[in-house]
Amino acid sequence: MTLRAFSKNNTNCIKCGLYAFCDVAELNAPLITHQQHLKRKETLYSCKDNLTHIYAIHSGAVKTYHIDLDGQERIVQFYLAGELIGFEAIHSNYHPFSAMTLMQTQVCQVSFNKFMSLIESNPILQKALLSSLSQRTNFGHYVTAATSEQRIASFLLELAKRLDANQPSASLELAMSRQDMGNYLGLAAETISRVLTRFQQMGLIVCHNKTIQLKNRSQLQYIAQE
Amino acid sequence: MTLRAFSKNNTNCIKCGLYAFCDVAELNAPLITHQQHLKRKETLYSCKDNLTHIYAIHSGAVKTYHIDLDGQERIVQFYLAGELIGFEAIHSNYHPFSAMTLMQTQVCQVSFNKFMSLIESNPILQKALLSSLSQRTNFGHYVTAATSEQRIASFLLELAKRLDANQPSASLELAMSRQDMGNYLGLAAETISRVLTRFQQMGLIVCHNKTIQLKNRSQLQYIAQE
DNA sequence: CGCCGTATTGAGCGCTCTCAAGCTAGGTGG
DNA sequence: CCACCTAGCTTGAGAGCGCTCAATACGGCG
Repeated sequence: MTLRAFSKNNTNCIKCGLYAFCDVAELNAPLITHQQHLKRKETLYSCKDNLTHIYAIHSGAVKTYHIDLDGQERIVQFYLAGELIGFEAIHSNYHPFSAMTLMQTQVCQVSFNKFMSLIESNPILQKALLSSLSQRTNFGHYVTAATSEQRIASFLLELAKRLDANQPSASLELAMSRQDMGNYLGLAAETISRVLTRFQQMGLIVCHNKTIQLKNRSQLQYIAQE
Repeated sequence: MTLRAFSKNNTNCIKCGLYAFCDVAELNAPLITHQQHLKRKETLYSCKDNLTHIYAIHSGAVKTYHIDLDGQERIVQFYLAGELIGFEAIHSNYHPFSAMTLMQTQVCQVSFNKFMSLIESNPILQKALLSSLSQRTNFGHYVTAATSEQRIASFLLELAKRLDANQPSASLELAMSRQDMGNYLGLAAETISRVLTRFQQMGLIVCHNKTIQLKNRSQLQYIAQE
């Protein structure tokens, strides 16, 4: 989301999945017409809404979810700063899930038609988009791992990658509650709590509320079994 | 995979994810240079192989999987007749998983570069590809459902959709073993067996080996909670 | 400072796993 | 054509991991 209106060297924009697109678009007209400042638990779009826009998370985080017949929420995916959201709707032309912010979030909004017409004639952007979509299909393939420890270790390592917190000393900010994390991983919130405590006792992480430092990645990797 | 070399009215080709592409390509040169006839348990590509081709399943079925540090297999996705496989590799340029046939399978093979150059100038194909990818991101979002019955009911209903077996009387052919199905759903093979037996006793399905008839979809839908 | 949503911790139960023993179906060879 | 063989499926019994329910602690925000 370069969006020169913000700043050419805005580091958040440079990391963004839309950066290349904004960069190109700028030559003609600004790609992004709207930037929304959303509070926690605000809705980006609802299940069955028509696909009109796609979004880039400038800062903050979003979850997509589905409410089942019993009224229970089922989280489908998390979207973090720099990631694009909305493409799940291309097949059916409407959003199959609802999207809600997990925290205060800045979102860049792009008309889907405008986005597609920008892509049409630009193979580099086509490749960038496919790359982004193909990466996403590989997220979360660990949610059916046998044990809660495997799932949670894998989840933390994936988050670190996506948040670009790969330096040994880096710490991650969990955007989601224990409840949401458990929902995504098919575990109870209490189980998340217990496993994080155990990981801390084992010296693998230091965990303070939503801030987590990975202290022993190779051991986490081993637990994750990947 | 039209591939006129086969038959313009080949029904399998018409249902194929590549049909539109073959249709266009025919104007210049054949898109598909190779059609492989694979036996059961043959490898299409291996984890870390470079991305050189994408494939369309003409008939049969394929699983993608990953071998963990313990040597345990983890199934990531199933690909059925008419579906395209290989795009998971675009992001990293190599295949993040291995792909193996589940039964005798005919596969059409397309050079990735050729495929991309065909798409570059054709917005309709771009949209078709995005649609196909976006659909796939919505598969399997039920694998973390609370109970084994929910997961299995959802799986059967999804399969019916993908196999185009939506007529009330239609029966599906499961391509995969109970073991593979359990692996994908995060359940033991024995659990799959037990739940299918239970569904049959409840009159929801008739199950004979790998042939399953859905007798009461609305009740299955209710169990699936979707 | 007090409130409320969220996180932690504990106790007991139940679903699904594991292990083990038959069973079935399909393929092979005499 | 039938007997055998083997991989995959079914069924049973017992154990364990993670769930539920409940009480307590924490932390952010007014």
